[in-house]
Amino acid sequence: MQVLKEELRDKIIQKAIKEFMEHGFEKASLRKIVREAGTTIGNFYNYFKSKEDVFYAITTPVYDSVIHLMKNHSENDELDLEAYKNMNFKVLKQFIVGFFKNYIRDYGDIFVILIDGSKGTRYVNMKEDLLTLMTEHFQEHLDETPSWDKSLFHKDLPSIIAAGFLEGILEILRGDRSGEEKEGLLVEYILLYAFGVIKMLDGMKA
Amino acid sequence: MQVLKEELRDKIIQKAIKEFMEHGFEKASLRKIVREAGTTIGNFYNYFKSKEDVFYAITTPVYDSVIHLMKNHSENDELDLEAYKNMNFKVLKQFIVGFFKNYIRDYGDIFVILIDGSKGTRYVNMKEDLLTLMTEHFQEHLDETPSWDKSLFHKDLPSIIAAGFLEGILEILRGDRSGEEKEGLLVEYILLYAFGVIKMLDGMKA
Amino acid sequence: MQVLKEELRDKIIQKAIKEFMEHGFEKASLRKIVREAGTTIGNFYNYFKSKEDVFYAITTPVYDSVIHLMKNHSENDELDLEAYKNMNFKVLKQFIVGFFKNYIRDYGDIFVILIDGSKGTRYVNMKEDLLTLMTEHFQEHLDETPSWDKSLFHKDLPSIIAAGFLEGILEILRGDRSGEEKEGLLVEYILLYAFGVIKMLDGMKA
Amino acid sequence: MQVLKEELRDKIIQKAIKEFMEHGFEKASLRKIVREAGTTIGNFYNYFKSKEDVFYAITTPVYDSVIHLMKNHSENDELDLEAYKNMNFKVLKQFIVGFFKNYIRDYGDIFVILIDGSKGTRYVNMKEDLLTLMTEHFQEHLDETPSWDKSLFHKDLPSIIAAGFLEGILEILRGDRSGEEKEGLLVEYILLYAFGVIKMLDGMKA
DNA sequence: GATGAATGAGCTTTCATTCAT
DNA sequence: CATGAATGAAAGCTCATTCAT
Repeated sequence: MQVLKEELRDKIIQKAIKEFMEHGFEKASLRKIVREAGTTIGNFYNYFKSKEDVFYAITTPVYDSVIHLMKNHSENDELDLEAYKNMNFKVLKQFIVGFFKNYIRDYGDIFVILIDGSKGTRYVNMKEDLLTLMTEHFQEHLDETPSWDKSLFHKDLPSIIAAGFLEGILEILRGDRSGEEKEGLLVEYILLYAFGVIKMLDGMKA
Repeated sequence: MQVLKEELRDKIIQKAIKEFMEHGFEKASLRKIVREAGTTIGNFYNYFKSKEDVFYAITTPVYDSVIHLMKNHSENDELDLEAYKNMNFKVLKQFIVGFFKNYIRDYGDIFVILIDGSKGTRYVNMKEDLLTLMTEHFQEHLDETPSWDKSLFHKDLPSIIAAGFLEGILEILRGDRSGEEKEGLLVEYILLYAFGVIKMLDGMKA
Repeated sequence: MQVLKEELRDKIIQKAIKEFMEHGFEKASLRKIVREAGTTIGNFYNYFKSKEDVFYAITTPVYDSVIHLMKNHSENDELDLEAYKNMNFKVLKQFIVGFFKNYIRDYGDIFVILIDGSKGTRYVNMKEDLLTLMTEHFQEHLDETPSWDKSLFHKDLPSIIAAGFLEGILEILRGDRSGEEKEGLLVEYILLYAFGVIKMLDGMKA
Repeated sequence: MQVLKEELRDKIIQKAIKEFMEHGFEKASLRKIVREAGTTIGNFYNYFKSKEDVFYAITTPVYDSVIHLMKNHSENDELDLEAYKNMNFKVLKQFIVGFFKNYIRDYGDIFVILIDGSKGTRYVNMKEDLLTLMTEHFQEHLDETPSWDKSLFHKDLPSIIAAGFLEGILEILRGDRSGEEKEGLLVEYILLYAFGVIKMLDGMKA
């Protein structure tokens, strides 16, 4: 007995995360995962029931957490409304940083897997669902914005913007920067969008 | 019952485009393509030399076209500079519409394949290359913008924004709207970004 | 109608001979044959019923001829017996040359196909049969030779020598020399063996 | 029912040797090999990486051994020179027997595969290389023989004889005799050639 | 006569999964 | 706990042959 049970389980999970990030669930090779984890195919099945099983062991906590976050978003939202309206850059930054604290460095990779590589699993629709929610939320903000003139734009434009916005976030998460750097970038990126939308609309009125 | 050569060839190509869009080059199943096209594996090889061969038959014209577009971009760029500076929405819109005319309805799907599903082919790097160019180009615009203060942002932020921007475009192209609708959306989306960046920066100065 | 019927038939046969020589019947590619003959798969089947059919069209005349030669060999054999016994090099050479006249340049390639590449056809056993005959014939000569002491050698040695002898002939036929050169080489080679065997046995008596 | 690893691996190798001997590398059917070995295609790949892999597993040791033998041939050659000159049949026989001891029964089949069936592998040229060496070596012996008159014969005759000689060896190896019998035959065959050449030349002087 | 589209069986290889040891 | 042998389905591809045009 060379490696303790939990140790090996963790190692498999780590290598699985790496493989899922690189190739997504479907193209991920179990053989490669176990080889990198220093064990065998057979033994893998002592720890997990299937390829799907590792996938869910890895992703479900993050999935649930994201779902929970999204559901309770409106409440959290109130908090920063004032700062947002006044465009208080500093306050918002601090708020967002606090919000993401430790979240990204723990869950960032797995979030990417969920969005990018969940084809073939029960989480396939996550990106779509997330985008729907983001679009709704974004829409609400727009509706409260006086400068926003619905009739000028295609009704799907908000969902397109949401998709672009989300991709930026993923791009940050996918990069091999440190957790800290990722957080910094993320905040800047989010603020850019937040202010950008408002100002943009002002600009296009004419 | 025999089908005319060109008819079947086109059908194979159509089904291949569909399959490549859904699964990318590597995971695309030839058997599925031919089944949907109503023929057999063996017959497929009367029309194309290999899986790669169909892929390139489909993508190369679009690839070349995009490359050509990117190389000659700077020249085209000059044209709209005036309108852009003055934020003349109408003029710009017309210009962009003219630019994309017929382009999207013909090449949109294939462009998506090139960006999303070219792993395993010689076009793998297309997304990366395109993003590099977009980032450079975007950077240039920023450097000419007085309100842009480099020191305030992470050096990679522009490339993140470019990635988000590109994803929005892909999202439009991926949707099952009519070609006309896609063009409309695309123009709105591009303008939104164009003006957004300027205004956004103004907003963040404070 | 570009090519006359017989002309194309001949061309197919020529290219088939080339392909059969290079790869044997089984590995020979019909597609390559027709491509090189400047026609199509479909048209091939207007001239021949199958891959086997061309093979037999090419080989059967030679096969029959060789069989006939072998059956009537004993008669021909008498002719040179005197010269052989007296080791009259010149006379034998002329005799052999006369015997092979035009035979090699017409049938050499096809003979090689029959021996080397007939696997998968009804002529598979030709090499074996030929070797059996050659061995028998060779055995007869030996039995008439006083210096030959059966008990000294393995009973299969003659058949082995026959196999080696035949291979030399094939090697000559396979080379890309002119027909004339091949004939010359062949005669030298045959004489070498004829005299060699006699002298060899004398030498090994001790 | 499971079979021990080594047992099956050996069985696969044995059946592969059989298949390679019968059809050569290219036409050998993996399906047939595994069927005869009593396993499945899938399982084959637990033992070997590819069809090439089994081929090299089988042939490389023999290939290396033959190469080594050929390189060191000149040294070994000296030993028997005296006996050869004096045509001492007994001594030579013993020498050759010692030289091949155990070699043939272990490697004979595989040697045949290397010479006859290596098309499509990195050992394709082995027959050619071997013949070149044999011809060179044979040529040297001839040049030392006073009765040999170059001008009388075609320059390629030695290489033809070498080819015939090699084929005899292969014919012995291909037969389904016992290892011991093969060795005996081989020795007789080699000596026959050794003495034959000398005597033959003497005979043809006239 | 000529074309090449169509077929189906064969090929080697990869894979996730099961299970005897 | 661990091993890796075994399985079977699917992958991309080649081939000789048939047949509608």
